[in-house]
Amino acid sequence: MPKQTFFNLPKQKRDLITRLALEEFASHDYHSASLSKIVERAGIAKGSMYQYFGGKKDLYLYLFNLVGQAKLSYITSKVPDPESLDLFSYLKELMMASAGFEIHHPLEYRMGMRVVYGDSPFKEEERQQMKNAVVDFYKGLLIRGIERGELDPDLDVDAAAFLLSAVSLELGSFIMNRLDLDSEDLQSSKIDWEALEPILDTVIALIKNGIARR
Amino acid sequence: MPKQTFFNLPKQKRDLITRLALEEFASHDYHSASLSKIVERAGIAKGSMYQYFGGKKDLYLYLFNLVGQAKLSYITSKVPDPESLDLFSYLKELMMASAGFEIHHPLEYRMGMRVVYGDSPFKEEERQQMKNAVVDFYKGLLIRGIERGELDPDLDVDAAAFLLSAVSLELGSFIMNRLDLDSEDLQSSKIDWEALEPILDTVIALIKNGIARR
DNA sequence: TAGTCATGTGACCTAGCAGTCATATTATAT
DNA sequence: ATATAATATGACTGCTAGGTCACATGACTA
Repeated sequence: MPKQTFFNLPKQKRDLITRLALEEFASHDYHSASLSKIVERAGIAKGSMYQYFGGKKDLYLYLFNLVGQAKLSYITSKVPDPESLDLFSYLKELMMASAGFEIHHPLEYRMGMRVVYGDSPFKEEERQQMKNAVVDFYKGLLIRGIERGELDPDLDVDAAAFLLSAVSLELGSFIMNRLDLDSEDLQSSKIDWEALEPILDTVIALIKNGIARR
Repeated sequence: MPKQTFFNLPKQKRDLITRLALEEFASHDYHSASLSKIVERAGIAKGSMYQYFGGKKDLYLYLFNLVGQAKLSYITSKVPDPESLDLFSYLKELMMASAGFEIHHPLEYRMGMRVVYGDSPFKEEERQQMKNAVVDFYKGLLIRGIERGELDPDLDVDAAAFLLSAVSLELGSFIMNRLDLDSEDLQSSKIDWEALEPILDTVIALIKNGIARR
């Protein structure tokens, strides 16, 4: 947790530091990210940073929580109540929102990917737990789908949940490929929401019905 | 490329250095991996390493090529001719071999994952090209599947190829989950080939037929 | 105005890194 | 045995990093 001093800062300064730190941790692994670079860019003294945060790990965890909250609130604001939709429509909305987050919050997205994939102060075990949390979330969805009679009760829920989490993890790069963008373009965030829908329709249809000839 | 001096080394010593370097680069990102640690473990002087390799990047690229070759030769030795099988059987064999590689060559596998996901001396662009190579490979398979009448000609090949590459990227962690293993267990490589088959059957069936009720 | 507490500062510390090089050792050839 | 070339060595350089601290500056109270 940051120290009180950090929260006493004028919002503008706080936000600047947060943004620059996020940029650094979005662009480099935990070990490679540099506090010295951050303070230099922010135009503040190294010592000041240690008035705000306990250290590198403290800053990292603060950003990690920020990213988690940002994603959660973005998703919940975009995705309707799961009870009001059939499973696959809900999945589509969910993944669209997820893709939207990647596009409209590229820094947060890139840092999130590094938490899962790159070096981080988290132990391998904790990292695995995060991935499992995603898989478990999808498992819950699928189980409810079965209970509501939308899915075959004999469906291998674990395998299907794995499939969904694998797709959602890589979805971002597929969308960027298909819209012919790279990470740089994300900043300008002039990607329209409508372009996402047909892509998600296609992907969800594949997950739903498979690749094989019907 | 390593220098001639490296290849003049007695095989035993060469292999030791290679193995220790691979362990280091499998356990840490490019920036965090340490030549000093490698030479210390190998019991040789720092200067010797620079008699063998031009520098850190040279060593890294050497290992990268080794991993690529190891994977390629492993896969081609296990997977039969694509013409002799229907598409989904071939996919199954391919992914089984891929999983087998992960299990029997864990160091090479882990380093490979870091090349794609972690920091590396490759530019973002080159990294993307590697991922694309995988997607393109699957695209080729799918197109041939269509030509042979195994797949619907209206299939969205790009999306399907993305699905396959997403699954194959994450397959390793799913298998480890399902067999209740972690990275450590891989070393002991007493995982039997037979255990893989039912898992792959399940996954391929999902890809083939989808999640939905039929 | 004097005093107190919160905040800001950057020189400084220790540690680890990649990479260098003069020198020592070993192997090979004559 | 001698000369020559190949290989091995580790102290050393230069750099960057995270983290510390005595001190400076500002703000608020009495």
